Amino acid sequence: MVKASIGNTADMTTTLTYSGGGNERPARSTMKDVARLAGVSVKTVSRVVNGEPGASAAVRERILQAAERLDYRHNLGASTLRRKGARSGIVGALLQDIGNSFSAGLLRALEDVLREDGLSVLAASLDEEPERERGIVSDLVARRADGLVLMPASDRHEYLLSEHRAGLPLVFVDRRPHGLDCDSVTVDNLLGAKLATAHLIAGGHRRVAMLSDLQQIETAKDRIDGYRAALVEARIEFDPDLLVHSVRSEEEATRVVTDLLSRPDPPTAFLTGRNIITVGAVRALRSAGMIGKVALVGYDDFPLADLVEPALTVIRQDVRRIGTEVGQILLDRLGGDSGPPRRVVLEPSLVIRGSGEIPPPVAG
Amino acid sequence: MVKASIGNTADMTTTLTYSGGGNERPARSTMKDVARLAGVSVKTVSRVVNGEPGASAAVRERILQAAERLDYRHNLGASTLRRKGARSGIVGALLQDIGNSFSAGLLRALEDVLREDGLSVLAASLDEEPERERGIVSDLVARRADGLVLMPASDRHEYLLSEHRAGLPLVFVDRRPHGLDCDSVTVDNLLGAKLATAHLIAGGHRRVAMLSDLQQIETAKDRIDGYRAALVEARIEFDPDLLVHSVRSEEEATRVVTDLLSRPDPPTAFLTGRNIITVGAVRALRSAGMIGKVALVGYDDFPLADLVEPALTVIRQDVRRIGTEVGQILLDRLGGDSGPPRRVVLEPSLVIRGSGEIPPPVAG
DNA sequence: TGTGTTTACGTCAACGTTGACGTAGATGAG
DNA sequence: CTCATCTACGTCAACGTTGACGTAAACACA
Repeated sequence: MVKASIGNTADMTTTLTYSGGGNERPARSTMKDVARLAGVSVKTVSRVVNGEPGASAAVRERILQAAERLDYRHNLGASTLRRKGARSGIVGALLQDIGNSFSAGLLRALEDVLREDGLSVLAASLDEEPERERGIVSDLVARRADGLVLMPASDRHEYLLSEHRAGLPLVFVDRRPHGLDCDSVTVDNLLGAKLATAHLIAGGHRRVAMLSDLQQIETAKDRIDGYRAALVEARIEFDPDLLVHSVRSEEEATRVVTDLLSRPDPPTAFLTGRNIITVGAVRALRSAGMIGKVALVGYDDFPLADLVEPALTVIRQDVRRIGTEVGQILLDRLGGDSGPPRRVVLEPSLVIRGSGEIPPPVAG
Repeated sequence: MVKASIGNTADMTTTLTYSGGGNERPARSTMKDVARLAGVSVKTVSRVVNGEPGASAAVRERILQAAERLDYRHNLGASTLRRKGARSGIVGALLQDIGNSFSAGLLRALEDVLREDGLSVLAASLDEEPERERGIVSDLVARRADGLVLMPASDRHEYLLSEHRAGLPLVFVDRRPHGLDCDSVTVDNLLGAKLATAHLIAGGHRRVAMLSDLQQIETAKDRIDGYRAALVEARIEFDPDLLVHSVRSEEEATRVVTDLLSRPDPPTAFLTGRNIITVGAVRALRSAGMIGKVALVGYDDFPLADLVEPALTVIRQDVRRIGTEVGQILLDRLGGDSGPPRRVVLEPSLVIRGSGEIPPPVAG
């Protein structure tokens, strides 16, 4: 493989297509144009546009009118380039999938905090693809983003060391950084899964199955650890058949649950490691006619979990809180806080709604 | 009120806070630094960084090493400024609320289409606040965004005329532009609501209530029109008591439904004009013990609507499709398409799941 | 009235990059 | 060997804006 160039690679076809396409975007007028029309110097226009003092009311008015006539718009790029320590005003948010409620909720909370400081969010979905992560990070660095929020798809993060050293505020969310010491806001996934499993065991269950996502995903791994820790504490022997990982879709979850239920010694309770797995599991219980007969705790909460039949007992992560926390750290860093990395770990909670309190069948 | 300045207003406090804060972000190294270290001119560095020809292998290697040593990163801002018709690579997406499944799903689909062309999405929630819309649009214009996707909070859009004339690709989503002739992708809300209402009427209902959002929101208005059109077609007299608008929250929806059900001549079916209203309504039916006794059609579909008890009959809008369509138009425009505005209107569909097929009680 | 200060401008250079163009040396054709 | 051509660079200016600094006129004050 050829060593990649650092910036954007020259692309000949673009030029061709563009000139072929026809309507180039007409050039925006600049301060120079406004200055000419108003009969003043560019610098004076700059002053008026920026609301700085040093312009008489008359000149000010002339300039504003000229600007309006010419549809003048301030060019933030040029301004940022010229100004000393100017910020770009952009924060990158690289999340798992902007379309799912967890990422979307987080993004929303983050946006609210950052808006206070006039920062905009450039959002991207990584879909667990490490290469996309690298590409987008590189783009954001080239854009001189003021900060980065990362729910990493990659598992090693040394490549960010130089950016972090260069002073780029970097906050990991939901997953911890590896090979890099920076701020992070995570949820104690081990604790959550342990809570859930212990709750089921306390309800009398001995055969609790767990369905989980790709093991390479840190949160998935932590949840599995929590599940196993609860079994150990309850002195229940771990049955490898009851732990299914790499469940990636709703359909797969349905199949797995259906399969498990048809085994000779089926589980009497399920812990589902992710929303789409929970949904797939509920579907399986429905079609197997096992609603109300098999217990289920989902990880994590979602909008209508209380309206589903049965109402779902879940482990809840406070998305809003996570996003707010991330935003706050970012603002602090931008404000000059150069203290040691903060590692915020939030505790998830168990929300009891019914599905997790179904008792095991009377022993046979 | 003082006439606002055009660009960013000078903010003295920022400067103070910043210098007080301590660690200014250390300056990134530039091509000049790399050039010095490699013993070549800046222009040659530029060539190598951009993968252009005109540099010997030896020089190329020296430059790349120097760049690495100095943690050099291409400055896209400066590059864009200098290049001729260069694009900023940013598209603004101003949606209602990035946290809700409709906006989030749309954003996700849009992102996928735009990524193909190397465009990034700057996302923002408007929360039905026209002023915020203006502010963010102005910011994006100053950033020289390559395009704008707008689910407007404002009801007049003349203020965008100049930007549109200046060649800024502009696509309205979900709501039509007013006072501006530009591309849009909307859903036929009137048709959707009519379908829903007609479906309930066909099931034997004569007293169908509708709960709707703020009347100033276009989609809400259209849905009300659809509801009324269906009544007219069925020759059912419109009862103003059965139409409640400006229902803004889940709790409010619950209260309204509860209240309607306690009236002397209660509705036997409900059409809920928005997701949170649907959820609130289901809650009301639950606590009133009317599940399975009162019919309900929701507008629109959401992730778990089929798992709720009763499974919800809904009007579905294909979010993914909407987002893709918007993205495609944007790409076409960026590719030079200067044809007349496109007005894509998608048809929603009725998804039958049970709640909408509950018959009215036998007449008393 | 003279002198210092303020106000309202203007000039110039620089931010980091790249297009246009120049040039010295290498290469090739005849 | 000559002259045209090509290659690998370099120089310069410009993109749109703003900081630093200059200056002429107005103003303040003793």
